[in-house]
Amino acid sequence: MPHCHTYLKKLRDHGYRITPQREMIVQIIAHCGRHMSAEEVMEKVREKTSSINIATVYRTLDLLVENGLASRFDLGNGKTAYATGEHGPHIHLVCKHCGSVTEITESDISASLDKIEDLYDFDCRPYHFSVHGLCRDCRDANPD
Amino acid sequence: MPHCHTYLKKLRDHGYRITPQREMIVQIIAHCGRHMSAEEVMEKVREKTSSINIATVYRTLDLLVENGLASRFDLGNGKTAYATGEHGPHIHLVCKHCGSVTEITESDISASLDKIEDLYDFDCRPYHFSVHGLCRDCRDANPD
DNA sequence: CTGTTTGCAAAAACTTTGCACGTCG
DNA sequence: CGACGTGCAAAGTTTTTGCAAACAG
Repeated sequence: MPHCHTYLKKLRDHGYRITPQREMIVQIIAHCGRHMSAEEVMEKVREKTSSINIATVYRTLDLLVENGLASRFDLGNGKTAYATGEHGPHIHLVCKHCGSVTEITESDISASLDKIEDLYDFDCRPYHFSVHGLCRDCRDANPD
Repeated sequence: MPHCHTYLKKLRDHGYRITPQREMIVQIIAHCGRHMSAEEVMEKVREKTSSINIATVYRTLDLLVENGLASRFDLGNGKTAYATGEHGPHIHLVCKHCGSVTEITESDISASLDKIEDLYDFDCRPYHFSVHGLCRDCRDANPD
C-alpha cells in the first residue's frame, strides 16, 4: 500500500485542502498499480460510496496532474488515462489492429531515451509511452 | 506531389468506390506532409468546395486507416490525428507542460525498436510515436 | 440498375463549466 | 467565518450513426 499519504501531503503543501473526495480518489489511483480512466476511477468510487461526482473525479485528476503527482496520457481509445508515480515508468506496445496493450520495461528503451536527451535537450519523462505496431496474433491473421 | 493515385488505386483494389470526396480527402492528407486532425482536413476541404460533410471526412479517414493507407494517433490534445505513409515515420517529443511538439528522426530510437521486436515479438510500426517529457524552456521556467 | 456512399441531423461519448451550497482549516 | 471545493445539471467538443437521396461502376 503505497504512499497516498505522501500525495495528500504534497497537495496540502501546495495550499490545497484535503477533502474526503480527494483522499478517496488519491487512494484509488495510487493503489491501483496501473493507469485508469476517469470512468474507471468513478466505478471504484461507487463501490465505496455514492457521494462523489464524476466532475470531482475529473477535477481531482487534473489537480494531481497539474501538481506533478500523476500523469495523463492517451492510449488512443478515446479516453484519457491517469496514473500516479506509484505505477512507475512503463512502456506500452499498442496493437493498431486489435488494440491490445502489452506493458514492457523501461530498460528496453532507456539507451534511446538517453540519446534523445542528449541530442534534443529534452527531458524524457516516459511514465507513459506508447509504441504502435502489430502484435503477433494480428500479424498472423492479417499478413500485409 | 506524392502518390495520391496509389492510395486511390489501393482503395479501388479493395473493392471501394472512388468518389470525388474520397479523391479530395486523400489528396489533402497525402500532400500535406504532416499529421492532420479531421477538423484540419475539413478546413482544407472548405477552401476548395463546400460539398463535403465532416461525417464523410471521418468515414474516409477511418477507411484509409482500416486499409493500412494511413495512421491514426493521438498527441494528447483531445483530437485524433491522421497521416498517410507519405509523411514517413517520425517521432514526437511532446512537452507535458507547454504541449510543444518536436519531431525527431526514427534513427534515434531504431536500436530500441529492434530490441523490442526481438524481445516481445511485436512488429513496431512507429509512424507516430510520442515521448512525453519536458522541453528546455519549460524546464528552465519550472525546475521541479 | 443496384449496392455503396453521401449529406444531414440527431445522438453518443467524454470532458468541462457555472453556480449555489457545503465544508476545511 | 471565509475562501475553497463539491454536486448538479447544462453545455462543450469531438466523433459516430441512422436514414433517405445520390451516385459509381
